[in-house]
Amino acid sequence: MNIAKDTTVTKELIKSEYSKLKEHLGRQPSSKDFYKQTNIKEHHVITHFLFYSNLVEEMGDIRKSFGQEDYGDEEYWENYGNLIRKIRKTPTAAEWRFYKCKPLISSYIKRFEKKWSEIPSLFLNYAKDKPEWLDIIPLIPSALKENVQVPIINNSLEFKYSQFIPPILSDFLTLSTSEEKSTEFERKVNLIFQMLGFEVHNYGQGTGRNPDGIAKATQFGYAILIDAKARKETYQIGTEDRKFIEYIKTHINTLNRAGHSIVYFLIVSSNFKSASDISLKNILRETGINTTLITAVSLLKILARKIEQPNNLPLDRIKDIFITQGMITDKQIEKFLLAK
DNA sequence: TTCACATCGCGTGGACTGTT
DNA sequence: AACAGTCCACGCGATGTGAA
Repeated sequence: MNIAKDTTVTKELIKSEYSKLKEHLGRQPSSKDFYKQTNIKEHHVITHFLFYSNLVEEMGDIRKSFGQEDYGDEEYWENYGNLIRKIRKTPTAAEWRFYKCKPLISSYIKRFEKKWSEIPSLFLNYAKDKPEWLDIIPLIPSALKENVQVPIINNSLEFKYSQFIPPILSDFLTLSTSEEKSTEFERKVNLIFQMLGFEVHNYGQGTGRNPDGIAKATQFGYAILIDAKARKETYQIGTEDRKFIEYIKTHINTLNRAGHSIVYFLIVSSNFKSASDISLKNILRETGINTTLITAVSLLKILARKIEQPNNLPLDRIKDIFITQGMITDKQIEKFLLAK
């Protein structure tokens, strides 16, 4: 960008330069950043905004105060969580000092207006939906856990997987159990298949006889009809098999014609009631299609593995998962993922 | 004696002001 | 428009206090 001397520096120009720089830096620019990295001069800002802070506020950002670089809440919790991970327990005040952690305890107390002994539960509250912390949540005393209601299911995704899960899926397991937000759960299930490398077609709700999504692996000649079911407890197929049979019948011919000679039907939910094979047999008998049930946790594990070792999980290998009829246990998934 | 927590004086450095 | 100066919130870390 170049502002010639005769160009009028308008308010709008300043604002657009501000947002550009903010995007570039990935954070709110300080006045120093701003004057250094754009061609806007201080007096331009002053003529339009009086103070730099006024510009910052008008852009919806936080007015910076004096003094040292602020720690964000996130840094506070990140540092706190890191020490828990290191010493495998919530730190005492003495341990915090021993490991020379920052910010100081007094800063935690001041900032959150809580006692040091209350920080663990505050941290838990912050970390419970974030996959990067799932591995240390069990290290926080269980008495505290009850207050915050961590979904138990979250604990079952170990760090070795959770570290590879992208932030947008941080609430995935929670969504899998919240029936009110079923659409969001469906969307994210489709997103996972997209991340796995499938070409995904979203249907979502209110589109008639459609599953929630169709994942196509055209070059390997197969496709998966996906139905996502957010359930608080367990999911039972029950009488829904009629509906599923319709889904399949609606799509199978088109898919076959487009070169997807094999079609699978997959149901994703938080948990399944095991004994429901009558419905599955009905589906198989009427459509010739294999139905597979997979938990949200297992699905995340597959994704984590795919992100960690993309070459080890090409789409034709992923196909093997869906050969199983019925419920795939977590153990089977683990075994599958460890195999070369 | 140990631990949790509070208190206080200090240095820092960026927003803001005044001067040239 | 550039420079120099002021101001003060923030976090640091030493030290104090009181409970177990």
